[in-house]
Amino acid sequence: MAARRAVEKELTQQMIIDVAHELFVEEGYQNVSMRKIAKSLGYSHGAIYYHFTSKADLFTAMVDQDFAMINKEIDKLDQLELSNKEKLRELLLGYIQFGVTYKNHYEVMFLIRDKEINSYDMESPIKSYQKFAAKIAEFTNNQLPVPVIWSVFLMLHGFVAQYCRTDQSFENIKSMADIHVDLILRSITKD
Amino acid sequence: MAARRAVEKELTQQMIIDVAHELFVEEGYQNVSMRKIAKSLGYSHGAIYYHFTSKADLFTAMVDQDFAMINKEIDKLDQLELSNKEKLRELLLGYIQFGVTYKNHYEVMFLIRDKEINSYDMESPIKSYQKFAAKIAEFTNNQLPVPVIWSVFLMLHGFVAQYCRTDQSFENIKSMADIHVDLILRSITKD
DNA sequence: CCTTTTTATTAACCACTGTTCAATTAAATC
DNA sequence: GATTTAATTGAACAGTGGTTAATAAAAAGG
Repeated sequence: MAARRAVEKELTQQMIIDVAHELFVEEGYQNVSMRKIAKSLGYSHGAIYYHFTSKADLFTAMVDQDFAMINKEIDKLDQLELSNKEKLRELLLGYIQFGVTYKNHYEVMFLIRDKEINSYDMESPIKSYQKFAAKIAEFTNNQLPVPVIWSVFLMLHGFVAQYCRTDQSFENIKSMADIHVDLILRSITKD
Repeated sequence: MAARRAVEKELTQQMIIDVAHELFVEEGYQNVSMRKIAKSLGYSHGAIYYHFTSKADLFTAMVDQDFAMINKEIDKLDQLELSNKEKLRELLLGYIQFGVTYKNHYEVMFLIRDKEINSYDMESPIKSYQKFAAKIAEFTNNQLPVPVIWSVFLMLHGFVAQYCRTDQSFENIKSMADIHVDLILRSITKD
């Protein structure tokens, strides 16, 4: 009494990750069971174990993907024809836009904490941060001390961490984001 | 086949809250069972239900206490003999000190999210924020627009949210906190 | 001392968990 | 068309969860 679907409906790792993503954010790691994910996909829970060896495995695969995504966003800045000052603004505002637009991604990347998962090595987040920090340094002509860059990151993080947990779209909070970024820029640029 | 202890060891609501606090932060709401809390106290899990009607009840009682604590800290500032500028600095640094010193409190107040608990009405956090915002307005002679005050709060929140999840003491990160507060002050004061 | 009240224990209930695995079937290969 | 391989199922295992109810001991009141 088992079965296998038509090829068009075959389960993929990406399908699982996408559904798991939404659920993990809405309900937290511990409140989402493999059965729940499977049900949401319309498959049996056993099927997921064919694609991932464990729940933690699924989670880390998901998060790694998210960090790859943020890295891409940062790299996009190089294509823009702007002054350093403008690029810096884009970077900060872009960070907020990313976090508020992909709330699910941001939440799992920075906000969810779980003992079961903290064995997950911190390589991806650290690499992403370094990329971000290097860009800030570049756009400020390497005038900024390292701790100040870290401080700037934390200011952004505070904003995103808050709005991540609301239903507001980026458009909705754009004006608030502008104020926030202006304040940050004001704090690091000498008039 | 039941038993009862000597009076010196009688269980109190406060004892339960204190132990639950540590556990909730270390392991998250869903990973801490009533049995675990009881075991950590050296009592049976049934005993907790004598003092709290449910797990969620215990949690909200705990959080309400935490907000009362932060309100007290804010009120303390009135006793200080300082200029507004100095008081502002104290307020911002004090916020960080509170968050980093009472990591458990901060975590449950602002960072833990759980469907089971979000029915909890937001009265306490909102009242605390308004107290905080009013003080900022006061210390800046009501020159700051409301959204800027909110922005300042988010900058602080970003810092605390991060260090909340490390083992660093406030003393340890004091210099980083100073940098952060200086940046914030720089952003809201016209030179 | 006896009764009442307060507190604590324990078993029991039922729903749910991650994970494994034999059984099964559809698709792919020959 | 037969065989192999890849994908899926669902039962089973061995827990854990919150909560309740029956029960018993300590403390308080008389």
